[in-house]
Amino acid sequence: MLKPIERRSLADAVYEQLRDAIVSGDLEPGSSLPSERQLREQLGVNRGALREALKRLEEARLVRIRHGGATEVLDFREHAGTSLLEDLLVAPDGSVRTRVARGVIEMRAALAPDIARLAALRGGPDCTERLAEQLVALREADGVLNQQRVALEFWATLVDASDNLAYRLAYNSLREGYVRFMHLLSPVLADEVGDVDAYQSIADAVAAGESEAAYDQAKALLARGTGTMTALMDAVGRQQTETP
Amino acid sequence: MLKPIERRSLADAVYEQLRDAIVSGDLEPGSSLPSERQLREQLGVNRGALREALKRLEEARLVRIRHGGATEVLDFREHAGTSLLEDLLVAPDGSVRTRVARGVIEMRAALAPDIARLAALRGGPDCTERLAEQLVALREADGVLNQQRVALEFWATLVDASDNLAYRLAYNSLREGYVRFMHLLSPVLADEVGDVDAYQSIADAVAAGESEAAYDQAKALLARGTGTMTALMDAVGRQQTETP
DNA sequence: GAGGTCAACTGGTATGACCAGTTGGCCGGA
DNA sequence: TCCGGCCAACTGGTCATACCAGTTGACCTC
Repeated sequence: MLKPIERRSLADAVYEQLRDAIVSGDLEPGSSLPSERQLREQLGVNRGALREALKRLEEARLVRIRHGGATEVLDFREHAGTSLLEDLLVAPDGSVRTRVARGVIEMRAALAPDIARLAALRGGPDCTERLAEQLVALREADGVLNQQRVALEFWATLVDASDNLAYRLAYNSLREGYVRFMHLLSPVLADEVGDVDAYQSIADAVAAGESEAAYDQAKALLARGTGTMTALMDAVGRQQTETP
Repeated sequence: MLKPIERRSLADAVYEQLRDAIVSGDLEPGSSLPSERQLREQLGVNRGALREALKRLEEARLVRIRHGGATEVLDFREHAGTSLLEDLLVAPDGSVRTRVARGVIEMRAALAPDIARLAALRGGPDCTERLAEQLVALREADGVLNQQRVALEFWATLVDASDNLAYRLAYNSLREGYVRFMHLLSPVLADEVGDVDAYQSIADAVAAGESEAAYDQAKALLARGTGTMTALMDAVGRQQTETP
């Protein structure tokens, strides 16, 4: 099974390097970045590529650029948005930050019940139909990884039915980080995605418009993965007491 | 009361224009953008500024750039992350999109109880202390707007205590859009931020480590704003049936 | 000491050239 | 006819250089 070669433009490489330096604390919040001309030279790239990277850092609220003044490093905990989550999920050395992953799992568990509730209130017949199809696919899926994939689609259907753009965008953000490490979370979520009956219950409640039932069913289902994750973290112990 | 003059670089202006064109559907998903040389000429800017804007669009997952190939417009509903939320909250003409605002209010209500719950489980004495200070400030605050501001800080304390980076980043993202239109939401949230006793109850539960109580109290408090928002949308009716 | 001036920074914009990857049509051989 | 390589004409990526525009702080004047 071959994987597509991932490419990185110079601007991307510069962005990643500066981002990691900021997130790791090597560049302290409140301090100033060297001037673009100096940075350009240190990094060995042209100023245009550097500026593209700086613009992205500004967009992510990791730095604050002022025309005529210095470029200031910001505290990412204070200012950065959800877009940073997928970057923080994996450390520069490639390992997954368990602490961050736990946070994602918890957030997922907090949002999912309300998504199911709203889907029950606002979903139409096309939603019901899609859920039915995906339940069939879920039953037929072989292997935890494929089950995870179908479950992801199942939730996408509910998110769309909830008619809530904030949920849709949050779903996209979480998914972005999730798919990259889906295989690592397989043991954590195997229990959850294997319980097709629970998904069936949610789909039934949504189809019937029973919002509270949908809420409760979703909450019960997600609690499994969350519990497994918490237990796993307790077992592994403290290998992540430092930043971030 | 004077306001600071907001500046826009060329790259920012280009970004906003292209973003609005994509979000509004003028640039259809799947279609290709003109080449950088053509766009540069149409917009009357240099290629560097245009490329900085395109890089940001790519970061926001509104377009997909391929070296040697065309730049493709993506479906923002399918790919964009939470960072787009603050942009979508306000239409190009400056009005607030009620539908999007409702989504934000709902998401807030879904996250807050779990944040309070985790804060109760993981918060330390410094959290308790800060909450006490903020409660004093909340009682002393005059005007709904100031109450909203203090309440925002109150929640920031809880978010930090929850020791969940995903929540912190989501909080930052939501806050970004919220503060810009805080005054418009004053009537919606006046009831909520005025009930200092409810905040007191949450703080007490968190200080005592009673996670379920904190959860319930937060849920009850947030339900007010959510209910008002829903009622408001029903009253105003359908002026937002179209995109997005 | 208050206030204005100015030089030496900073980032912002502009131009033109060339490098690198993609696409599709053309052309020669099987 | 069809397959294959080849090549020209796109596309985005990188580069060097110059100059414009805003900020800062030292200095000078009153």
